[in-house]
Amino acid sequence: MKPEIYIKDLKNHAGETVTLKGWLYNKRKSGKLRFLILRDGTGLLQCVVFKGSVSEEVFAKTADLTQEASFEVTGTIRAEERAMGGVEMDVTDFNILGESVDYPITPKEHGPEFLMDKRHLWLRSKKQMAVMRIRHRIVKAIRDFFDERGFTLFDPPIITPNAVEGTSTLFETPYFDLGMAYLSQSGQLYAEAGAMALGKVYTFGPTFRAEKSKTRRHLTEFWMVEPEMAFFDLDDDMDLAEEFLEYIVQSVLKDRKEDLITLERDVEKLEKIKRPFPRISYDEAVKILKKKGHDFQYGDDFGAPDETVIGEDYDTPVMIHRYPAAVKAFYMKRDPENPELALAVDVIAPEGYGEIIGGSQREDEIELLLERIKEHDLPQEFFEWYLDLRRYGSVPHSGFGLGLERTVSWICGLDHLREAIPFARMIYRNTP
RNA sequence: UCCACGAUAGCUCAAUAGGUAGAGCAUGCGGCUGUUAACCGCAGGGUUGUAGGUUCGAGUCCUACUCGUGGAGCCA
Repeated sequence: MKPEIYIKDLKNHAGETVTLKGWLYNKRKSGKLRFLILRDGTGLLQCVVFKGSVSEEVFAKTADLTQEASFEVTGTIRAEERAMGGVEMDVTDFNILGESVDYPITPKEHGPEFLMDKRHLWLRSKKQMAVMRIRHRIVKAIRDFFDERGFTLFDPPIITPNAVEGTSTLFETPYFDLGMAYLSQSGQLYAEAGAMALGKVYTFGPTFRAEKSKTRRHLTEFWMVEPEMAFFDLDDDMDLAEEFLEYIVQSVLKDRKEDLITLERDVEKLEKIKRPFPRISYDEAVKILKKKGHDFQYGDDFGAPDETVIGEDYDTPVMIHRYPAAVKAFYMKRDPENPELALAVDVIAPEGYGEIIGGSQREDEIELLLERIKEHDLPQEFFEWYLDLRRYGSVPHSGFGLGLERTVSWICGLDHLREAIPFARMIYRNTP
């Protein structure tokens, strides 16, 4: 039977007698007085058990209640300054539903390996619940943003016959009589087909990278949202990315501030995420690095430490555009003013969180695209369908990809991507 | 793949110069009518990651391996 009421809704129910269901977050006792902290997924509530006001039997049962045991509890809700959340319950009745013997996560410090081994239980703790609620709010903001602007959700395949970008390593799997298939590392090429059909589309789903990356910024399975728009040039693309990030951050601030505070996030820093964001060219970014005395070779891509240095002078994300074409993907359009440069943009999050968006205007001329495919040594036969998009009514178009976990990590102020997703998949971990 | 660091009680850590492995939390028992990671008392709990070596003696020094951590590269 479902609960009649949840903790988050109790504030306006002072004086009422209610029955709640949930799990024991923690307890404290003091002789004939016991404090049970109930967790029901919406909040925490202190339930007070006086020996004098419950039966001998009920009082005895509360002694057996252990951390994370499930129980139902009946009592009167009362405003109480001393309790967290401003209300507490005077218990009159109580039943244990499911025992919990030797719960491994104690209200004390634990190391990351231990907590990741117990991830399925770690998710029950206050901060992890806050992260999951913020992740959910971000996902909703992403969907709302595109839905409100005439985009159509367009789901690309996850099983694909070849590399989209040719660079990263892919997870492979045998596929019946067709040889090896690969898990998608990006839905972008398919999104381009969608944009030619529907004008403005976005993909949103998991992607897979078999790179042997071992850093706090990498997962092998992560979620990415990729809008793709017909007739958008690079400037239009950057306008959209900027508005998009502002929308996401402000939505979280509006609805999930409580969770940000639980995470001890510096909310003021997020409040500064307002348009316009600085837009600097690759050339200007290199000058900034050199001016700050960093050893950097013109023509290289920026590494994580370079990104941090470029971003550190700004309160907002920074957009870096027009990269050397040699370090970027084959499908990016060249800058008509300098064919050595690609019409690409990376958006660097503040506070050292690094690249959260990568985008570009796409090459729309078939001859140039054919050249690029040859230069990158890609098998043309796999790209025939993609080339058709240029053969039949090609138009300028652009798009970008936003890494969901990196965005969650930045907004929550996490120090590792593994906490930004319920069950992280990393090079040395695929459990639980 | 490379670099750096780490592995001691269920968990987080300590152990001075190589000399009998300790504490807090958790667990069990007892006490307490306002606790906020409650507190107080008592108790149980260890093949110091694995294998080998040096030494009268190794948690500590040496070698190899395993596992982990985060950084480079790569990327979102």
